[in-house]
Amino acid sequence: MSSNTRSAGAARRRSRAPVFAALGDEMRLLLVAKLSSGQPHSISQLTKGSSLTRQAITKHLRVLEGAGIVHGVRTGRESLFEFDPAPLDEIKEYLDLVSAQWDRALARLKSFVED
Amino acid sequence: MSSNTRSAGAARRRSRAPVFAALGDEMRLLLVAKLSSGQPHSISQLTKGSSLTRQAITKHLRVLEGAGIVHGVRTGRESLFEFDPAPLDEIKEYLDLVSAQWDRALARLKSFVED
DNA sequence: TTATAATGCAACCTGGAGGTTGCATAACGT
DNA sequence: ACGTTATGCAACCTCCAGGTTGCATTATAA
Repeated sequence: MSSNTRSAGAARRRSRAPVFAALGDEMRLLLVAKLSSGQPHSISQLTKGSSLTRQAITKHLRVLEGAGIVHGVRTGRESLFEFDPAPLDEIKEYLDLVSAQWDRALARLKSFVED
Repeated sequence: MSSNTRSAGAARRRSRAPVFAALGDEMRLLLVAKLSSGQPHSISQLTKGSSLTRQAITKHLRVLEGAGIVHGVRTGRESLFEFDPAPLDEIKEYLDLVSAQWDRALARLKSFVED
């Protein structure tokens, strides 16, 4: 099951800046790393080992959730957060577009020089 | 010339959060879009059509430059900014790692359920 | 049923991001 | 030589991101 399978395909034209912004923080990247490794984690679990407060972690999780990168469900007395891959696939797709554009530009430049 | 050719390969282990952060702004994404289309642009050119001030644009360019996404060279009385693809390739690579990790997790879950 | 664990909510603090304005300076075109 | 263009620098302003602490609330374990 490669990332193609998940079809970031539809290419929603909403802006991707919020997703990038959500990933623009070391701690949040750490959280993403933990959650993308499989099992959902509770806030307490995610807080353990971190130097930050539980509330700080909570806020980071809300930011990630706001960007759609993660979602949490209240289960009993704890709320479990799970990774959601779609937004990351979308920005990867976006980065590919930028790359492609740049490569085409270079190709044009090259053929012009060779002319 | 695909993005592989540019070898994000070396995979410097410095954190990618700053790069994501630099892309976490609509205006900066716009600048990246313009610059990745080929020709270097001067600050004035980039300011034209924008509702922001020249200094605001300048600050955004400095942020992008700080993340290595762009670099500017003073040429005569103007400083030309040009796109630099390496950082974007690096974070793309990073996103692939996260995706792969997630996919493996799902695969394990699946085989466990089928067991 | 009682103590404890896991969160939610809200008020508060601080630093830096994102913008603006004003002034100084270097390069160009004529 | 002069007016104009393209920038750089710096001071200043406002607002929000990131963190903390304190208190209330809901599940659980014993």
